[in-house]
Amino acid sequence: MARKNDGSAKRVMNKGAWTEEEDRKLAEYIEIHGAKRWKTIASIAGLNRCGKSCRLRWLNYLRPNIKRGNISDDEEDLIIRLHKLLGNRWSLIAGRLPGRTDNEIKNYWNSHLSKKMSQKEKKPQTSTAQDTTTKTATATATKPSHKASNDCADANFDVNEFFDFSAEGSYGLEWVNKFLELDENTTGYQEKVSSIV
DNA sequence: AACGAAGTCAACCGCTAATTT
DNA sequence: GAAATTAGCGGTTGACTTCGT
Repeated sequence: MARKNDGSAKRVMNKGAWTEEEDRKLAEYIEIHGAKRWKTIASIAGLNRCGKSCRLRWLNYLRPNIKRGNISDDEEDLIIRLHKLLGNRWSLIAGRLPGRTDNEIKNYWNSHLSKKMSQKEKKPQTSTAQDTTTKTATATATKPSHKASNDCADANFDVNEFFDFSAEGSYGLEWVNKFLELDENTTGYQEKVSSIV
């Protein structure tokens, strides 16, 4: 589409929806060379896109084992609980849902779950503790992402330390189960931590 | 059938963190 | 150690679809 290529003018990148042709080029290139150096990928693969755009497209659609749509009740429940704990840290939440992307979860939350949650809140609640944690997470979520990363919730609680997210492949879900069990009688992060550690 | 409102979701933007030179 | 580059994140936007009147 919009393209300037006279060498002197600033190159105008494609924007908007990806075409099948672009998808194919990107997928082929990554299959051969791997998914790194996105800027290089964009130019060598003959894509008039910025590196960021290529990365996003790959991560959200072209990557193998991507699940799209049909979020199950179990997944939904997990998202709600994780959000309660982590706030808007979509990539962390997505990391615990195989085949799901942060973008998909973020969209799903914003379009479905946030409404659901606010409706729930309007209803009289028996558990006040649950309310408290929800509000705390939401409040944290409004902060800039990276700054929030180490001060989730108002308690002195480091989520990264707690879960050790660096241990990839740890999708054994034992920790999830632990958390979910604890969540049944939520009384605060500190207690969760002390009871697990 | 036509139209506007509301909902959904793919993609972009701006920023920070991490890595490389 | 500093500067430049790259990767990654969450927030936001805008095009498209669905729904209600």
